[in-house]
Amino acid sequence: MSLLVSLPASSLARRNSLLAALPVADFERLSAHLEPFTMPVGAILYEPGTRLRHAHFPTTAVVSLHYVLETGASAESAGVGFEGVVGISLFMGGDTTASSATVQIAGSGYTVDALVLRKEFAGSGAVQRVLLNYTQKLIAQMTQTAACNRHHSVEQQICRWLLMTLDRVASREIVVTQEMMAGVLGVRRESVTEVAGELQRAGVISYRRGHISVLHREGLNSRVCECYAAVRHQMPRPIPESRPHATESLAIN
Amino acid sequence: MSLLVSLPASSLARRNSLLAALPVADFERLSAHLEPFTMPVGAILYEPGTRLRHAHFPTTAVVSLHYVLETGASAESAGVGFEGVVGISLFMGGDTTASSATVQIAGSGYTVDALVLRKEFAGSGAVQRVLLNYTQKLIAQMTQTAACNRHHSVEQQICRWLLMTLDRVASREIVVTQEMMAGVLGVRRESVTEVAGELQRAGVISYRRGHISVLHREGLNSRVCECYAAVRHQMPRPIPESRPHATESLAIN
DNA sequence: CGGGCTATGTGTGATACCGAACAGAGATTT
DNA sequence: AAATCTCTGTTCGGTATCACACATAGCCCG
Repeated sequence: MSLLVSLPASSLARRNSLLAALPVADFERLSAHLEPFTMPVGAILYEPGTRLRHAHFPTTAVVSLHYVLETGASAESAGVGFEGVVGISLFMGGDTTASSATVQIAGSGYTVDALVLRKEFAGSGAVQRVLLNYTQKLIAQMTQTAACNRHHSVEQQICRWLLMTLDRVASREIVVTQEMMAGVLGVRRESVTEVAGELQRAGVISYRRGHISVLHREGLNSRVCECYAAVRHQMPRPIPESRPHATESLAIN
Repeated sequence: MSLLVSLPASSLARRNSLLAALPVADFERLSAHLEPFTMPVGAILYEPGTRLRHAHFPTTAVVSLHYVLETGASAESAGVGFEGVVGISLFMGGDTTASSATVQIAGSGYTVDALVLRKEFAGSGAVQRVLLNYTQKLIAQMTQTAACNRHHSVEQQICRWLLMTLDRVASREIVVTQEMMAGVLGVRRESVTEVAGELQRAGVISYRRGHISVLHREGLNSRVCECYAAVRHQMPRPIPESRPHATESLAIN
Protein backbone atom coordinates (compact mmCIF):
# COMPACT_ATOMS: atom_id res chain seq x y z
CA MET A 1 0.00 0.00 0.00
CA SER A 2 2.65 2.48 1.01
CA LEU A 3 4.45 1.57 -2.17
CA LEU A 4 1.56 2.75 -4.31
CA VAL A 5 1.78 6.25 -2.93
CA SER A 6 5.33 6.69 -4.10
CA LEU A 7 4.52 5.69 -7.67
CA PRO A 8 3.33 8.15 -10.32
CA ALA A 9 -0.30 9.13 -9.89
CA SER A 10 -1.48 7.22 -12.91
CA SER A 11 -0.45 3.99 -11.25
CA LEU A 12 -3.40 4.36 -8.97
CA ALA A 13 -5.36 3.52 -12.06
CA ARG A 14 -4.11 -0.01 -11.66
CA ARG A 15 -6.47 -0.39 -8.76
CA ASN A 16 -8.94 -1.05 -11.52
CA SER A 17 -8.58 -4.73 -12.33
CA LEU A 18 -8.94 -4.32 -16.05
CA LEU A 19 -6.28 -1.67 -16.28
CA ALA A 20 -4.15 -3.77 -13.98
CA ALA A 21 -4.52 -6.75 -16.28
CA LEU A 22 -3.02 -4.93 -19.24
CA PRO A 23 0.56 -5.58 -20.27
CA VAL A 24 2.85 -2.71 -19.27
CA ALA A 25 3.20 -1.36 -22.79
CA ASP A 26 -0.53 -1.20 -23.37
CA PHE A 27 -1.17 0.34 -20.00
CA GLU A 28 1.43 3.02 -20.45
CA ARG A 29 0.05 4.00 -23.83
CA LEU A 30 -3.47 4.10 -22.47
CA SER A 31 -2.63 5.83 -19.23
CA ALA A 32 -1.66 8.97 -21.09
CA HIS A 33 -5.35 9.33 -21.83
CA LEU A 34 -6.75 8.42 -18.45
CA GLU A 35 -8.48 11.23 -16.61
CA PRO A 36 -9.19 10.79 -12.92
CA PHE A 37 -12.77 11.41 -11.87
CA THR A 38 -14.79 11.37 -8.71
CA MET A 39 -18.49 10.80 -8.82
CA PRO A 40 -21.17 11.61 -6.27
CA VAL A 41 -24.03 9.27 -5.55
CA GLY A 42 -26.71 9.46 -8.18
CA ALA A 43 -24.49 10.82 -10.92
CA ILE A 44 -25.62 9.57 -14.29
CA LEU A 45 -22.89 8.14 -16.47
CA TYR A 46 -25.22 7.46 -19.31
CA GLU A 47 -28.88 7.39 -20.13
CA PRO A 48 -30.79 5.60 -22.85
CA GLY A 49 -30.47 7.21 -26.21
CA THR A 50 -27.48 9.37 -25.44
CA ARG A 51 -24.24 8.89 -27.29
CA LEU A 52 -21.42 7.64 -25.13
CA ARG A 53 -18.40 9.91 -25.13
CA HIS A 54 -16.37 8.20 -22.42
CA ALA A 55 -15.77 4.90 -20.77
CA HIS A 56 -15.30 4.78 -17.01
CA PHE A 57 -12.95 2.53 -15.11
CA PRO A 58 -14.00 2.73 -11.45
CA THR A 59 -11.50 2.21 -8.69
CA THR A 60 -13.51 2.95 -5.56
CA ALA A 61 -16.84 3.99 -7.10
CA VAL A 62 -19.60 1.48 -7.75
CA VAL A 63 -21.92 1.93 -10.69
CA SER A 64 -25.25 0.30 -11.34
CA LEU A 65 -26.39 -0.73 -14.79
CA HIS A 66 -30.13 -0.80 -14.88
CA TYR A 67 -33.13 -0.47 -17.09
CA VAL A 68 -35.85 2.05 -16.37
CA LEU A 69 -39.36 1.07 -17.39
CA GLU A 70 -42.04 3.42 -18.63
CA THR A 71 -43.63 3.48 -15.20
CA GLY A 72 -40.38 4.71 -13.69
CA ALA A 73 -39.75 1.37 -12.03
CA SER A 74 -36.32 -0.02 -12.64
CA ALA A 75 -34.19 -3.08 -12.16
CA GLU A 76 -30.47 -3.49 -11.97
CA SER A 77 -28.94 -5.89 -14.42
CA ALA A 78 -25.45 -5.64 -13.01
CA GLY A 79 -23.14 -3.57 -10.87
CA VAL A 80 -19.70 -2.38 -11.91
CA GLY A 81 -16.86 -1.62 -9.53
CA PHE A 82 -13.07 -1.76 -9.61
CA GLU A 83 -13.33 -5.06 -11.45
CA GLY A 84 -14.88 -3.62 -14.59
CA VAL A 85 -15.64 -0.81 -16.95
CA VAL A 86 -18.75 1.20 -17.67
CA GLY A 87 -19.49 1.73 -21.33
CA ILE A 88 -18.85 -1.58 -23.00
CA SER A 89 -21.11 -0.63 -25.87
CA LEU A 90 -18.32 1.68 -27.02
CA PHE A 91 -16.26 -1.22 -28.21
CA MET A 92 -19.12 -3.63 -28.74
CA GLY A 93 -20.55 -1.71 -31.61
CA GLY A 94 -23.52 0.45 -30.87
CA ASP A 95 -22.73 3.80 -29.41
CA THR A 96 -25.94 4.09 -27.49
CA THR A 97 -27.68 1.72 -25.11
CA ALA A 98 -31.18 1.16 -23.84
CA SER A 99 -30.08 1.01 -20.24
CA SER A 100 -28.79 3.55 -17.76
CA ALA A 101 -25.67 3.72 -15.64
CA THR A 102 -25.76 5.66 -12.39
CA VAL A 103 -23.35 5.92 -9.50
CA GLN A 104 -24.47 3.82 -6.54
CA ILE A 105 -21.52 4.34 -4.26
CA ALA A 106 -19.62 7.58 -4.53
CA GLY A 107 -15.98 7.19 -5.31
CA SER A 108 -13.33 7.63 -7.93
CA GLY A 109 -12.06 6.09 -11.08
CA TYR A 110 -10.60 6.93 -14.45
CA THR A 111 -12.24 8.11 -17.60
CA VAL A 112 -11.09 7.58 -21.12
CA ASP A 113 -12.35 9.15 -24.29
CA ALA A 114 -14.57 7.02 -26.50
CA LEU A 115 -12.38 7.38 -29.56
CA VAL A 116 -9.23 6.52 -27.70
CA LEU A 117 -10.75 3.39 -26.26
CA ARG A 118 -12.07 2.27 -29.61
CA LYS A 119 -8.67 2.75 -31.14
CA GLU A 120 -6.96 0.81 -28.37
CA PHE A 121 -9.51 -1.94 -28.66
CA ALA A 122 -8.90 -2.27 -32.37
CA GLY A 123 -5.16 -1.86 -32.14
CA SER A 124 -4.14 -4.14 -29.32
CA GLY A 125 -4.95 -7.78 -28.91
CA ALA A 126 -4.32 -7.56 -25.19
CA VAL A 127 -6.70 -4.66 -24.67
CA GLN A 128 -9.31 -6.45 -26.68
CA ARG A 129 -8.85 -9.67 -24.78
CA VAL A 130 -9.15 -7.97 -21.42
CA LEU A 131 -12.24 -6.01 -22.35
CA LEU A 132 -14.05 -8.87 -24.02
CA ASN A 133 -13.23 -11.18 -21.22
CA TYR A 134 -14.77 -8.73 -18.79
CA THR A 135 -17.83 -8.37 -20.97
CA GLN A 136 -18.28 -12.09 -20.83
CA LYS A 137 -18.24 -11.97 -17.03
CA LEU A 138 -20.68 -9.11 -17.08
CA ILE A 139 -23.06 -11.19 -19.16
CA ALA A 140 -22.78 -14.01 -16.65
CA GLN A 141 -23.59 -11.60 -13.87
CA MET A 142 -26.64 -10.35 -15.74
CA THR A 143 -27.92 -13.86 -16.30
CA GLN A 144 -27.50 -14.65 -12.65
CA THR A 145 -29.28 -11.49 -11.62
CA ALA A 146 -32.19 -12.28 -13.88
CA ALA A 147 -32.63 -15.71 -12.33
CA CYS A 148 -32.25 -14.27 -8.84
CA ASN A 149 -34.90 -11.66 -9.57
CA ARG A 150 -37.27 -14.35 -10.56
CA HIS A 151 -36.82 -16.90 -7.85
CA HIS A 152 -35.28 -15.49 -4.70
CA SER A 153 -36.75 -13.51 -1.85
CA VAL A 154 -36.17 -9.85 -1.23
CA GLU A 155 -34.09 -10.73 1.81
CA GLN A 156 -31.83 -12.97 -0.19
CA GLN A 157 -31.39 -10.33 -2.83
CA ILE A 158 -30.60 -7.66 -0.30
CA CYS A 159 -27.98 -9.89 1.27
CA ARG A 160 -26.52 -10.56 -2.12
CA TRP A 161 -26.38 -6.89 -2.96
CA LEU A 162 -24.76 -6.04 0.34
CA LEU A 163 -22.12 -8.71 -0.03
CA MET A 164 -21.33 -7.81 -3.60
CA THR A 165 -21.09 -4.17 -2.70
CA LEU A 166 -18.90 -4.94 0.29
CA ASP A 167 -16.51 -6.75 -2.00
CA ARG A 168 -16.24 -3.61 -4.05
CA VAL A 169 -15.83 -0.94 -1.41
CA ALA A 170 -13.11 -2.26 0.87
CA SER A 171 -14.97 -1.19 3.96
CA ARG A 172 -17.70 -2.59 6.08
CA GLU A 173 -19.79 0.53 5.88
CA ILE A 174 -21.88 1.18 2.81
CA VAL A 175 -23.25 4.65 2.18
CA VAL A 176 -26.67 4.07 0.73
CA THR A 177 -30.27 4.77 1.67
CA GLN A 178 -32.89 2.09 1.83
CA GLU A 179 -34.74 3.92 -0.85
CA MET A 180 -31.80 3.62 -3.20
CA MET A 181 -31.46 -0.05 -2.49
CA ALA A 182 -35.11 -0.50 -3.25
CA GLY A 183 -34.66 1.27 -6.55
CA VAL A 184 -31.66 -0.85 -7.50
CA LEU A 185 -33.33 -4.13 -6.67
CA GLY A 186 -36.65 -3.08 -8.12
CA VAL A 187 -38.62 -3.67 -4.92
CA ARG A 188 -40.62 -1.44 -2.62
CA ARG A 189 -38.82 0.73 -0.16
CA GLU A 190 -40.94 -0.71 2.64
CA SER A 191 -39.72 -4.21 1.89
CA VAL A 192 -36.17 -3.03 2.30
CA THR A 193 -37.03 -1.34 5.58
CA GLU A 194 -38.53 -4.54 6.86
CA VAL A 195 -35.61 -6.74 5.91
CA ALA A 196 -33.08 -4.20 7.16
CA GLY A 197 -34.91 -4.13 10.49
CA GLU A 198 -34.73 -7.89 10.79
CA LEU A 199 -31.06 -7.98 9.92
CA GLN A 200 -30.36 -5.31 12.49
CA ARG A 201 -32.33 -7.11 15.17
CA ALA A 202 -30.34 -10.22 14.35
CA GLY A 203 -27.14 -8.28 14.86
CA VAL A 204 -26.00 -8.78 11.28
CA ILE A 205 -25.95 -5.12 10.34
CA SER A 206 -26.55 -1.81 11.98
CA TYR A 207 -27.65 1.28 10.21
CA ARG A 208 -28.52 4.89 10.50
CA ARG A 209 -29.90 7.27 7.90
CA GLY A 210 -28.08 6.48 4.72
CA HIS A 211 -25.41 4.27 6.23
CA ILE A 212 -25.29 0.53 6.61
CA SER A 213 -22.57 -1.19 8.61
CA VAL A 214 -22.06 -4.90 8.29
CA LEU A 215 -21.28 -6.27 11.73
CA HIS A 216 -21.43 -9.94 10.97
CA ARG A 217 -20.58 -10.90 7.47
CA GLU A 218 -21.27 -14.50 8.23
CA GLY A 219 -24.86 -13.57 8.97
CA LEU A 220 -25.25 -12.33 5.42
CA ASN A 221 -23.55 -15.42 4.05
CA SER A 222 -26.01 -17.66 5.80
CA ARG A 223 -28.98 -15.78 4.41
CA VAL A 224 -27.85 -15.12 0.87
CA CYS A 225 -28.81 -17.26 -2.08
CA GLU A 226 -26.44 -19.22 -4.26
CA CYS A 227 -26.25 -16.30 -6.67
CA TYR A 228 -23.67 -14.48 -4.62
CA ALA A 229 -21.18 -17.31 -4.66
CA ALA A 230 -21.77 -17.87 -8.34
CA VAL A 231 -20.98 -14.31 -9.29
CA ARG A 232 -18.17 -14.04 -6.81
CA HIS A 233 -16.20 -16.80 -8.45
CA GLN A 234 -15.69 -14.68 -11.49
CA MET A 235 -14.60 -11.62 -9.63
CA PRO A 236 -11.00 -10.72 -8.96
CA ARG A 237 -10.05 -11.13 -5.32
CA PRO A 238 -11.97 -8.51 -3.36
CA ILE A 239 -10.13 -5.55 -2.01
CA PRO A 240 -9.05 -6.44 1.52
CA GLU A 241 -10.79 -4.48 4.22
CA SER A 242 -8.90 -1.70 5.88
CA ARG A 243 -9.53 -3.13 9.35
CA PRO A 244 -10.25 -6.82 8.99
CA HIS A 245 -12.08 -8.63 11.76
CA ALA A 246 -11.41 -12.17 12.79
CA THR A 247 -14.96 -13.31 12.12
CA GLU A 248 -14.94 -11.80 8.70
CA SER A 249 -11.73 -13.18 7.37
CA LEU A 250 -13.04 -16.59 8.31
CA ALA A 251 -16.32 -15.79 6.69
CA ILE A 252 -14.89 -15.73 3.20
CA ASN A 253 -15.87 -19.20 2.15
CA MET B 1 -37.80 -17.40 -52.30
CA SER B 2 -37.76 -19.57 -55.37
CA LEU B 3 -34.39 -18.04 -56.15
CA LEU B 4 -32.91 -19.45 -52.98
CA VAL B 5 -33.63 -22.97 -54.01
CA SER B 6 -31.54 -22.70 -57.10
CA LEU B 7 -28.50 -21.44 -55.22
CA PRO B 8 -25.90 -23.70 -53.63
CA ALA B 9 -27.08 -25.29 -50.41
CA SER B 10 -24.77 -23.25 -48.22
CA SER B 11 -26.58 -20.11 -49.26
CA LEU B 12 -29.42 -21.21 -47.07
CA ALA B 13 -27.08 -20.32 -44.27
CA ARG B 14 -27.73 -16.73 -45.15
CA ARG B 15 -31.11 -17.09 -43.61
CA ASN B 16 -29.19 -16.50 -40.43
CA SER B 17 -28.89 -12.74 -40.11
CA LEU B 18 -25.37 -12.75 -38.83
CA LEU B 19 -24.10 -14.89 -41.64
CA ALA B 20 -26.10 -12.76 -44.03
CA ALA B 21 -24.46 -9.63 -42.70
CA LEU B 22 -20.97 -10.83 -43.57
CA PRO B 23 -19.22 -9.51 -46.66
CA VAL B 24 -19.17 -12.05 -49.44
CA ALA B 25 -15.50 -12.88 -49.03
CA ASP B 26 -15.82 -13.58 -45.33
CA PHE B 27 -18.96 -15.58 -45.81
CA GLU B 28 -17.47 -17.75 -48.50
CA ARG B 29 -14.44 -18.51 -46.41
CA LEU B 30 -16.56 -19.35 -43.41
CA SER B 31 -19.19 -21.30 -45.28
CA ALA B 32 -16.66 -24.00 -46.12
CA HIS B 33 -16.80 -24.85 -42.41
CA LEU B 34 -20.53 -24.59 -41.88
CA GLU B 35 -22.26 -27.84 -41.04
CA PRO B 36 -26.04 -27.96 -41.29
CA PHE B 37 -27.81 -29.26 -38.23
CA THR B 38 -31.34 -29.93 -37.12
CA MET B 39 -32.22 -29.97 -33.50
CA PRO B 40 -35.18 -31.50 -31.72
CA VAL B 41 -36.96 -29.75 -28.88
CA GLY B 42 -35.06 -30.05 -25.64
CA ALA B 43 -31.67 -30.69 -27.20
CA ILE B 44 -28.91 -29.25 -25.06
CA LEU B 45 -26.39 -27.14 -26.94
CA TYR B 46 -24.35 -26.51 -23.86
CA GLU B 47 -24.47 -26.92 -20.13
CA PRO B 48 -22.60 -25.15 -17.37
CA GLY B 49 -19.04 -26.27 -16.97
CA THR B 50 -18.73 -27.98 -20.32
CA ARG B 51 -16.26 -26.77 -22.86
CA LEU B 52 -17.84 -25.37 -25.99
CA ARG B 53 -16.76 -27.09 -29.15
CA HIS B 54 -19.11 -25.43 -31.59
CA ALA B 55 -21.05 -22.28 -32.20
CA HIS B 56 -24.56 -22.57 -33.63
CA PHE B 57 -26.17 -20.23 -36.10
CA PRO B 58 -29.89 -21.02 -36.09
CA THR B 59 -32.01 -20.44 -39.14
CA THR B 60 -35.37 -21.87 -38.14
CA ALA B 61 -34.56 -23.23 -34.69
CA VAL B 62 -35.00 -21.13 -31.56
CA VAL B 63 -32.69 -21.61 -28.62
CA SER B 64 -33.13 -20.48 -25.05
CA LEU B 65 -30.27 -19.24 -22.92
CA HIS B 66 -31.09 -19.75 -19.32
CA TYR B 67 -29.67 -20.28 -15.91
CA VAL B 68 -30.62 -23.28 -13.81
CA LEU B 69 -30.66 -22.75 -10.06
CA GLU B 70 -29.74 -25.34 -7.45
CA THR B 71 -33.40 -26.08 -6.86
CA GLY B 72 -33.85 -26.94 -10.51
CA ALA B 73 -35.83 -23.79 -11.16
CA SER B 74 -34.63 -21.79 -14.11
CA ALA B 75 -35.05 -18.50 -15.86
CA GLU B 76 -34.40 -17.52 -19.43
CA SER B 77 -32.05 -14.63 -19.94
CA ALA B 78 -32.53 -14.47 -23.68
CA GLY B 79 -33.68 -16.38 -26.72
CA VAL B 80 -31.67 -16.87 -29.88
CA GLY B 81 -33.12 -17.43 -33.30
CA PHE B 82 -32.13 -16.69 -36.89
CA GLU B 83 -30.95 -13.28 -35.74
CA GLY B 84 -28.10 -14.56 -33.63
CA VAL B 85 -25.60 -17.15 -32.63
CA VAL B 86 -25.34 -19.54 -29.71
CA GLY B 87 -21.93 -19.73 -28.09
CA ILE B 88 -20.68 -16.18 -27.85
CA SER B 89 -18.34 -17.12 -25.05
CA LEU B 90 -16.21 -18.78 -27.69
CA PHE B 91 -15.02 -15.49 -29.01
CA MET B 92 -15.59 -13.51 -25.83
CA GLY B 93 -12.87 -15.27 -23.94
CA GLY B 94 -13.96 -17.95 -21.53
CA ASP B 95 -14.65 -21.28 -23.11
CA THR B 96 -17.24 -22.31 -20.59
CA THR B 97 -20.31 -20.55 -19.27
CA ALA B 98 -22.47 -20.72 -16.19
CA SER B 99 -25.68 -20.84 -18.17
CA SER B 100 -27.32 -23.41 -20.38
CA ALA B 101 -28.58 -23.36 -23.93
CA THR B 102 -31.41 -25.66 -24.97
CA VAL B 103 -33.54 -25.88 -28.06
CA GLN B 104 -36.98 -24.36 -27.52
CA ILE B 105 -38.35 -24.67 -30.99
CA ALA B 106 -37.12 -27.50 -33.14
CA GLY B 107 -35.54 -26.44 -36.39
CA SER B 108 -32.32 -26.13 -38.26
CA GLY B 109 -29.23 -24.03 -38.48
CA TYR B 110 -25.52 -24.22 -39.07
CA THR B 111 -22.73 -25.27 -36.80
CA VAL B 112 -19.16 -24.14 -36.93
CA ASP B 113 -16.19 -25.49 -35.05
CA ALA B 114 -14.94 -23.49 -32.09
CA LEU B 115 -11.43 -23.12 -33.41
CA VAL B 116 -12.58 -21.99 -36.81
CA LEU B 117 -14.83 -19.35 -35.35
CA ARG B 118 -12.11 -18.06 -33.05
CA LYS B 119 -9.76 -17.81 -35.95
CA GLU B 120 -12.29 -15.97 -38.09
CA PHE B 121 -13.07 -13.65 -35.24
CA ALA B 122 -9.43 -12.76 -34.79
CA GLY B 123 -8.67 -12.58 -38.48
CA SER B 124 -11.48 -10.55 -39.92
CA GLY B 125 -12.65 -7.17 -38.80
CA ALA B 126 -16.01 -7.73 -40.42
CA VAL B 127 -16.64 -11.02 -38.65
CA GLN B 128 -15.63 -9.43 -35.41
CA ARG B 129 -17.86 -6.43 -35.96
CA VAL B 130 -20.87 -8.55 -36.75
CA LEU B 131 -20.42 -10.87 -33.79
CA LEU B 132 -19.71 -8.15 -31.26
CA ASN B 133 -22.57 -6.08 -32.51
CA TYR B 134 -24.87 -9.02 -31.98
CA THR B 135 -23.48 -9.62 -28.52
CA GLN B 136 -24.32 -6.05 -27.67
CA LYS B 137 -27.91 -6.63 -28.73
CA LEU B 138 -28.02 -9.82 -26.74
CA ILE B 139 -26.94 -7.92 -23.66
CA ALA B 140 -29.71 -5.41 -24.23
CA GLN B 141 -32.20 -8.23 -24.49
CA MET B 142 -30.95 -9.72 -21.24
CA THR B 143 -31.29 -6.43 -19.44
CA GLN B 144 -34.80 -6.04 -20.69
CA THR B 145 -35.72 -9.55 -19.68
CA ALA B 146 -34.39 -8.97 -16.18
CA ALA B 147 -36.54 -5.86 -15.76
CA CYS B 148 -39.54 -7.65 -17.23
CA ASN B 149 -39.07 -10.55 -14.83
CA ARG B 150 -39.13 -8.19 -11.95
CA HIS B 151 -42.03 -5.95 -12.81
CA HIS B 152 -44.44 -7.47 -15.26
CA SER B 153 -47.21 -9.99 -14.87
CA VAL B 154 -47.07 -13.54 -16.04
CA GLU B 155 -49.61 -12.71 -18.71
CA GLN B 156 -47.49 -9.90 -20.08
CA GLN B 157 -44.46 -12.10 -20.12
CA ILE B 158 -46.26 -14.89 -21.87
CA CYS B 159 -47.47 -12.47 -24.52
CA ARG B 160 -43.96 -11.14 -24.93
CA TRP B 161 -42.56 -14.61 -25.30
CA LEU B 162 -45.19 -15.60 -27.84
CA LEU B 163 -44.61 -12.51 -29.92
CA MET B 164 -40.86 -12.82 -29.85
CA THR B 165 -41.09 -16.46 -30.77
CA LEU B 166 -43.53 -15.70 -33.57
CA ASP B 167 -41.03 -13.27 -35.00
CA ARG B 168 -38.52 -16.06 -35.11
CA VAL B 169 -40.52 -18.92 -36.53
CA ALA B 170 -42.24 -17.46 -39.59
CA SER B 171 -45.48 -19.15 -38.77
CA ARG B 172 -48.41 -18.47 -36.55
CA GLU B 173 -48.24 -21.84 -34.91
CA ILE B 174 -45.72 -22.47 -32.18
CA VAL B 175 -44.91 -26.02 -31.16
CA VAL B 176 -44.45 -25.85 -27.43
CA THR B 177 -46.12 -27.24 -24.35
CA GLN B 178 -47.34 -25.08 -21.53
CA GLU B 179 -44.92 -26.85 -19.29
CA MET B 180 -42.00 -25.77 -21.42
CA MET B 181 -43.18 -22.20 -21.46
CA ALA B 182 -43.42 -22.28 -17.70
CA GLY B 183 -39.87 -23.54 -17.49
CA VAL B 184 -38.56 -20.88 -19.80
CA LEU B 185 -40.28 -18.05 -18.01
CA GLY B 186 -39.56 -19.43 -14.59
CA VAL B 187 -43.20 -19.58 -13.50
CA ARG B 188 -45.54 -22.35 -12.51
CA ARG B 189 -47.10 -24.46 -15.18
CA GLU B 190 -50.53 -23.76 -13.72
CA SER B 191 -50.05 -20.04 -14.22
CA VAL B 192 -49.39 -20.65 -17.88
CA THR B 193 -52.47 -22.83 -18.15
CA GLU B 194 -54.57 -20.10 -16.63
CA VAL B 195 -53.28 -17.35 -18.90
CA ALA B 196 -53.48 -19.57 -21.95
CA GLY B 197 -57.07 -20.33 -21.09
CA GLU B 198 -57.93 -16.65 -20.86
CA LEU B 199 -56.21 -15.87 -24.12
CA GLN B 200 -58.07 -18.67 -25.81
CA ARG B 201 -61.42 -17.55 -24.40
CA ALA B 202 -60.63 -14.07 -25.69
CA GLY B 203 -60.02 -15.53 -29.16
CA VAL B 204 -56.41 -14.42 -29.24
CA ILE B 205 -54.93 -17.85 -29.48
CA SER B 206 -56.10 -21.40 -29.76
CA TYR B 207 -54.20 -24.40 -28.64
CA ARG B 208 -54.12 -28.09 -28.35
CA ARG B 209 -51.59 -30.33 -26.67
CA GLY B 210 -48.23 -28.89 -27.45
CA HIS B 211 -49.37 -26.49 -30.14
CA ILE B 212 -50.30 -22.84 -29.86
CA SER B 213 -51.83 -20.95 -32.76
CA VAL B 214 -51.96 -17.20 -32.68
CA LEU B 215 -55.29 -16.13 -34.16
CA HIS B 216 -55.17 -12.46 -33.37
CA ARG B 217 -51.77 -11.00 -33.12
CA GLU B 218 -53.25 -7.68 -32.19
CA GLY B 219 -54.67 -9.26 -29.08
CA LEU B 220 -51.18 -10.13 -27.93
CA ASN B 221 -49.94 -6.66 -28.81
CA SER B 222 -52.56 -5.08 -26.63
CA ARG B 223 -51.67 -7.23 -23.64
CA VAL B 224 -47.90 -7.27 -23.89
CA CYS B 225 -45.64 -4.97 -21.91
CA GLU B 226 -43.30 -2.40 -23.39
CA CYS B 227 -40.48 -4.95 -23.26
CA TYR B 228 -41.53 -6.55 -26.51
CA ALA B 229 -41.33 -3.37 -28.52
CA ALA B 230 -38.03 -2.46 -26.91
CA VAL B 231 -36.37 -5.72 -27.85
CA ARG B 232 -38.02 -5.82 -31.22
CA HIS B 233 -36.40 -2.61 -32.34
CA GLN B 234 -33.03 -4.24 -32.29
CA MET B 235 -34.09 -7.28 -34.22
CA PRO B 236 -33.70 -7.67 -37.93
CA ARG B 237 -36.96 -7.55 -39.77
CA PRO B 238 -38.94 -10.65 -38.77
CA ILE B 239 -39.30 -13.41 -41.29
CA PRO B 240 -42.54 -12.74 -43.18
CA GLU B 241 -45.26 -15.25 -42.47
CA SER B 242 -45.96 -17.89 -45.03
CA ARG B 243 -49.64 -17.02 -45.16
CA PRO B 244 -50.08 -13.49 -43.91
CA HIS B 245 -53.49 -12.36 -42.68
CA ALA B 246 -54.88 -8.91 -43.16
CA THR B 247 -55.25 -8.28 -39.44
CA GLU B 248 -51.74 -9.35 -38.78
CA SER B 249 -49.94 -7.36 -41.37
CA LEU B 250 -51.66 -4.29 -39.98
CA ALA B 251 -50.76 -5.33 -36.49
CA ILE B 252 -47.05 -4.90 -36.99
CA ASN B 253 -46.81 -1.43 -35.64
C1' DC C 1 -31.44 26.13 17.50
C1' DG C 2 -35.46 25.67 15.02
C1' DG C 3 -37.59 24.75 10.26
C1' DG C 4 -37.84 21.88 6.65
C1' DC C 5 -36.42 18.09 4.01
C1' DT C 6 -35.62 13.34 3.61
C1' DA C 7 -35.19 8.81 5.50
C1' DT C 8 -37.25 5.36 8.16
C1' DG C 9 -41.17 2.90 10.76
C1' DT C 10 -45.70 0.81 10.76
C1' DG C 11 -50.35 -0.61 9.55
C1' DT C 12 -54.13 -2.26 6.57
C1' DG C 13 -55.97 -4.50 2.87
C1' DA C 14 -55.50 -6.39 -1.86
C1' DT C 15 -53.57 -9.71 -5.06
C1' DA C 16 -50.53 -12.16 -7.80
C1' DC C 17 -48.12 -15.98 -7.50
C1' DC C 18 -46.84 -20.24 -5.31
C1' DG C 19 -47.07 -25.40 -3.69
C1' DA C 20 -49.22 -29.54 -3.76
C1' DA C 21 -52.59 -32.75 -5.13
C1' DC C 22 -55.53 -34.85 -8.30
C1' DA C 23 -58.86 -35.54 -12.26
C1' DG C 24 -59.59 -35.72 -17.11
C1' DA C 25 -58.21 -35.58 -21.96
C1' DG C 26 -55.12 -36.28 -25.77
C1' DA C 27 -51.44 -38.70 -27.75
C1' DT C 28 -48.55 -42.85 -28.50
C1' DT C 29 -47.27 -47.60 -28.07
C1' DT C 30 -48.14 -52.53 -27.98
C1' DA D 1 -58.40 -51.65 -28.47
C1' DA D 2 -56.15 -51.32 -24.24
C1' DA D 3 -52.44 -49.55 -21.63
C1' DT D 4 -49.50 -45.88 -20.74
C1' DC D 5 -47.59 -41.58 -20.69
C1' DT D 6 -47.78 -36.72 -20.97
C1' DC D 7 -50.13 -32.65 -21.16
C1' DT D 8 -53.89 -29.78 -19.51
C1' DG D 9 -57.69 -28.26 -16.16
C1' DT D 10 -59.02 -27.15 -11.54
C1' DT D 11 -58.98 -26.77 -6.69
C1' DC D 12 -57.34 -25.32 -2.00
C1' DG D 13 -54.84 -22.77 1.13
C1' DG D 14 -50.68 -20.10 2.08
C1' DT D 15 -47.58 -16.19 1.62
C1' DA D 16 -44.60 -12.81 -0.25
C1' DT D 17 -45.01 -8.73 -2.20
C1' DC D 18 -47.52 -4.76 -3.47
C1' DA D 19 -50.14 -0.10 -3.16
C1' DC D 20 -51.36 3.46 -0.31
C1' DA D 21 -51.32 6.21 3.76
C1' DC D 22 -49.39 8.41 7.45
C1' DA D 23 -46.44 8.83 11.73
C1' DT D 24 -41.85 9.62 13.54
C1' DA D 25 -37.22 10.70 13.65
C1' DG D 26 -32.49 12.08 11.94
C1' DC D 27 -29.95 15.38 9.43
C1' DC D 28 -28.75 19.67 7.12
C1' DC D 29 -28.92 24.49 6.67
C1' DG D 30 -30.09 28.96 7.44
